[in-house]
Amino acid sequence: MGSQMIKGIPKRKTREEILELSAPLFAQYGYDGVSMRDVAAVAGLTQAALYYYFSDKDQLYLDAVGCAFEEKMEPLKALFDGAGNPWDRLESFVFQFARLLAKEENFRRLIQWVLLDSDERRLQSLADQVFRDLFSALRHLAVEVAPGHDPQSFVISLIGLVIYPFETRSVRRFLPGYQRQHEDPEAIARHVVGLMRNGLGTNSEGKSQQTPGPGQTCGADVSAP
Amino acid sequence: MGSQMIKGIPKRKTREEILELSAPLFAQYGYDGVSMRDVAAVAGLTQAALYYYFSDKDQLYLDAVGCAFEEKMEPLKALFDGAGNPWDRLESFVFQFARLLAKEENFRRLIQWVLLDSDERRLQSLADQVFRDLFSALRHLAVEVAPGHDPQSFVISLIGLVIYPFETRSVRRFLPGYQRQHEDPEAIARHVVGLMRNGLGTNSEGKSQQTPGPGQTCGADVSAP
DNA sequence: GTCTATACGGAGATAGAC
DNA sequence: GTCTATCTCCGTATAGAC
Repeated sequence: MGSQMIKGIPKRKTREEILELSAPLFAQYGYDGVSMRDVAAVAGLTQAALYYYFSDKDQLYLDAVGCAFEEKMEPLKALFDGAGNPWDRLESFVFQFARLLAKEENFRRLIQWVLLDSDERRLQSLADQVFRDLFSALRHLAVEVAPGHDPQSFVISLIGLVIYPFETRSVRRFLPGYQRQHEDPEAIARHVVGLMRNGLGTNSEGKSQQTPGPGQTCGADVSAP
Repeated sequence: MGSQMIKGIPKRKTREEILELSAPLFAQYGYDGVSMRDVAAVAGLTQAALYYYFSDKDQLYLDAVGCAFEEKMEPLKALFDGAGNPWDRLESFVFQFARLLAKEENFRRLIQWVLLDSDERRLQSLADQVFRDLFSALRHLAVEVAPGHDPQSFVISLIGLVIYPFETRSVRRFLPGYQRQHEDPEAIARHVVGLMRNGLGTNSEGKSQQTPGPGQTCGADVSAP
């Protein structure tokens, strides 16, 4: 932080600030959907000025995503340090993660965009900078929690269960039976934890094959056809 | 099919054909990543000719996605007609769906793109044409299989569990512990069905809170740090 | 550091010949 | 039906003044 600002001018429209302002844009519209002019507009400077801080659009995007991820995932990392009951730590992670996804929709969308990226270099770069640590930590936790299961499948299932309700929100809004409650992070987390522990059979009546019978097939809250 | 082709010229580069050829493009690169010129190139005609069949790019995209969805989901719909054991039907769906996703990567990516679309009109249109039927059918099946549970959460979890291994494949390739086996639709389907039935406790030892102890925390196949 | 100006290609869409 | 040609606007990126 030596040669960054020459005079004492208070407007320090620094690199970091541009990243934080552009992240929501990329989250909403994706890499192709955001132009350098768009970024410049929200950052409050002209498009040409961006090239003072970033060599090209790719660099800006990569840094914005990496920065957002680091910032949002920071608090979650503490969960993996502490020892203690693995199940409890897993449960904490699920709840914290669900709350994070509910609160930071932009962050969640950024992940979605990354998963769809078809640029190999960007993908590799983001995998290294952004996903590797979290994924490894979760895998280790998985080994503790469920020693008999494949940790990879465990982790994918866990994350998928938490994320998917949010990922599908955009389209479920237009589908029958939509309720606000299905976006509640606490409810989602409880549901996921319950599913991971016991599956659908709430009380160990697993692998029963009998059908409930046609008389009670519509007992639950089916609010639309 | 009356006034479509005037002469007996065999080259019937009809509307449908353009849709089928453009779908893979949209699947790979998304709406913004595909130009009318790109579509024209794979369809074997010039960009201007596309406007004979489609009023604009939006229409082309919408029809391509709808068409692809109808085509790929057709075989799955039969599963919901037949009566019989709901669990068996659910299991069949999971296996068929997993096989479909494994075989038709383009189709899977199209779904992902739709979920990220930020155009309200497109979203609404696709929800109506594309997702509504399948979603309703699954919800009815959910009510039969697990009368005590919320069908909406049930369905989201089920689909998420099946789809997420495929959605994350692009980035998991670069992560430690990646194995081909994790993309096998049969393995994924078995895993999902098992999870839905019993959770992680394979034999009804649910909600046990004891830790496995530090001695065996690394017993599984951790192939990388 | 940030600006204005501009280069240059590619985007969607249309006009009109054949 | 499909073409060529073209319009207009927007994309990334650079040059050079201040």
